[in-house]
Amino acid sequence: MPKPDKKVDIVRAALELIAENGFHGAPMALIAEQAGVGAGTIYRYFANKDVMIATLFRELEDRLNAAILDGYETGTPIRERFLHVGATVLHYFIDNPTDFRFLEQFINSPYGAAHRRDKLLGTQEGCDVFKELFEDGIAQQVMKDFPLVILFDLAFGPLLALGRDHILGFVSLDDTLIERAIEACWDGVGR
Amino acid sequence: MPKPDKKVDIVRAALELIAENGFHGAPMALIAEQAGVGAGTIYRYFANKDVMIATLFRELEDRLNAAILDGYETGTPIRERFLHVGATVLHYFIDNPTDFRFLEQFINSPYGAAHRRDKLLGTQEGCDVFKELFEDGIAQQVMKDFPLVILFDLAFGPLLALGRDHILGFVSLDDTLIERAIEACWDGVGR
DNA sequence: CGTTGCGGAATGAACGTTCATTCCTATAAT
DNA sequence: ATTATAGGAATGAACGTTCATTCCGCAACG
Repeated sequence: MPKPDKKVDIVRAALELIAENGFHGAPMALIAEQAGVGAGTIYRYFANKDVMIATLFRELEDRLNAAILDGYETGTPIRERFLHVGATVLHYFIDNPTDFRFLEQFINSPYGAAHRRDKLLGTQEGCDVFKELFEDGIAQQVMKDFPLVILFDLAFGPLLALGRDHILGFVSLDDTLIERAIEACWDGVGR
Repeated sequence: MPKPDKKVDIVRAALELIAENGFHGAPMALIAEQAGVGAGTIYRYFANKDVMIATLFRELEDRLNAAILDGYETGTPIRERFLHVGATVLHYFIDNPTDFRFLEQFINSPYGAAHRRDKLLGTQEGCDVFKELFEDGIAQQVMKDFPLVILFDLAFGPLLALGRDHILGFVSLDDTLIERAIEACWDGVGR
């Protein structure tokens, strides 16, 4: 049983390098160096690079889901729930730019495609929140009657774009701007 | 002076392979094979792979801009112009999935980052249409008073997401669904 | 009209580099 | 002493690019 903190070091190094330089700019040798570890050591903790990346992704996904679930209340009105979740997600992106950039890289990669497929069939815990929210919204006639996927796109398309542009420095989002932007997203999905 | 149709073959092969498999799944040797051309021949037309990809991108960008400009009327009301442009873009994506997937790959890559930077400073012809549209919309008080970048994100974030999900088969967009989705985007940016 | 010579275009095997992965040695723990 | 862990040089596959060679169309010449 290897020392766990080495694994942590490796994962952090991988996260930082991939977020900064993309998958291509993060060879195993560099990851090892930045983690203060031998190249071969990584393979004591992960079968190969793909497994390492998938593990890392799942970890970040869990963190994001936890952030979303934190403070989420089933009882409040749909619109309030939507605004809360939207602002939480956007804040998470802005406060964790490294996480965001890694996630972005991941979903726009061969890895991400397969992952998306799976998500549509089997239900994921974090996803359920949105599914439920949107289904409730349609049922209560406060949201437009679209297929769920479209509602996702209307709501999250802007969020990802906003997160990216803030992190790239194209716009500087403060709290009021975030709030107004999420309200605009609501205007897109609500009726 | 080399025969021009070889260049066309090469560019098409590159477009198809990159759209299908990403940049990694499109080695020069494969591109050459699919183009019915020797590997070295590519380098008679392009200095290197980066130049080839940049050229290809500019070509697709021009095609998309042409599609947008086609049927665009400066005189009509803002909302109508927005709906027209939005529907045109989304239709272009759906009718040209290969183009769309290449563009998607490109903008989510080291290449795309640099390109985005440039776009913000120097004005591009196709971009001007949107800039003008959004600026007019704000001035006439029919759009929310956001920084331009945010309006872009609110409007195009969903478009890209919708195009991707349609092409991946997660949703099947018909004409009425497209129209309604663009109207929803308008609800996001309009007031 | 047939032959020869020429120059740009095309080729693909070969090269050098990069990278993930393996393997063997050294070290620490029990 | 035996085993578990770490290290990093070695390995081999894959890739972009190069270059010596071949191909091809055409003009000059006999």
